[in-house]
Amino acid sequence: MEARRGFGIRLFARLADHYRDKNTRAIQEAGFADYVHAHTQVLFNLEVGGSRVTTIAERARVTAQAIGKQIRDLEAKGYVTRKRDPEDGRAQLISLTERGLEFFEVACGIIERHELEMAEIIGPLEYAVLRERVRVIVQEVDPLGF
Amino acid sequence: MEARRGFGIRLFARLADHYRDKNTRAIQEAGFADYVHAHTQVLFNLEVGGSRVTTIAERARVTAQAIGKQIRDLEAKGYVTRKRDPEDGRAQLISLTERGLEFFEVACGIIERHELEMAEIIGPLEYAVLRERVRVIVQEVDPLGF
DNA sequence: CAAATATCAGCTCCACTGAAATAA
DNA sequence: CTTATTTCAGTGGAGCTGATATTT
Repeated sequence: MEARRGFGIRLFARLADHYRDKNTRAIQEAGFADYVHAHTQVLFNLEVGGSRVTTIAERARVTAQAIGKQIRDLEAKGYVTRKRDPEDGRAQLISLTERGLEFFEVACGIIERHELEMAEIIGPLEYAVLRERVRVIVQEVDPLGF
Repeated sequence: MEARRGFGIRLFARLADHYRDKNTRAIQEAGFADYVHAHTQVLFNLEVGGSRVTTIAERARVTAQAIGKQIRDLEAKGYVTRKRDPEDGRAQLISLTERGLEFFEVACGIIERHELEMAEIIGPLEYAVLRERVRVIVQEVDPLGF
């Protein structure tokens, strides 16, 4: 079984795991010690002007209950605020606070740094091709629809 | 924030998640309904002749306790057996049963089918290049050491 | 005695299902 | 009345830390 473990799928998983952890640590060390990975499901799925719980849940592909819990946590930590949706009294609109925006800028910077790290290993052009081809595969097998 | 979400890292994570789920479902439907994803940590990290709990844990990058739990589950389900290590009375050697071997063959076939699916989307040659470059990155940022 | 191997016990995090409250 | 949105309550899976034999 030793010899047959060179599957691409397992390599993708290891890459994703590695950078998920490295990214989380870097963000925590950059002044957001109360951040945990599950928060990204909310923080990276907000539309400008605010998003509903159900919308965020669809984008993150988890239940509204799971997202609701993360939102309550993020609100307590000061990353997001909620206001009633003026067009629908049942719904809420979740959006970033000042601190949430600071987080987003820092997090994007860290991710870009990690992208650069990968690009330097195999070459910038090669990395651009790699990313584009992965994008094509993902778009084909698991499109987001928004 | 909409425009900045095209990070390669997030694409890798989505690809890994998609095939993790698809793979799990396919295996369950292929006659291993009691299989869950966490089992791969054991089942794909066994050396021929049997592996110790601690060795499997190192390869899977989780604690020996977590692996021990999965092993007990897998033993109850008939995928692995344990025997005392003749060279060290403290240790055990975990290896696949008949059913475990059947699982392994089926699982590898399914993974290969999924690899082919990706290869057909971007082209076989392109996929081979993609996989090799991901392998190089993984090897550089997170080598396994075995 | 110190180190290694495995297990026992308890805990946290995260996501799930089902049910309820509120509003459209 | 039915449907949509969110929340409340309970559950289970998976991995962690700390403590405990047992053997080297």
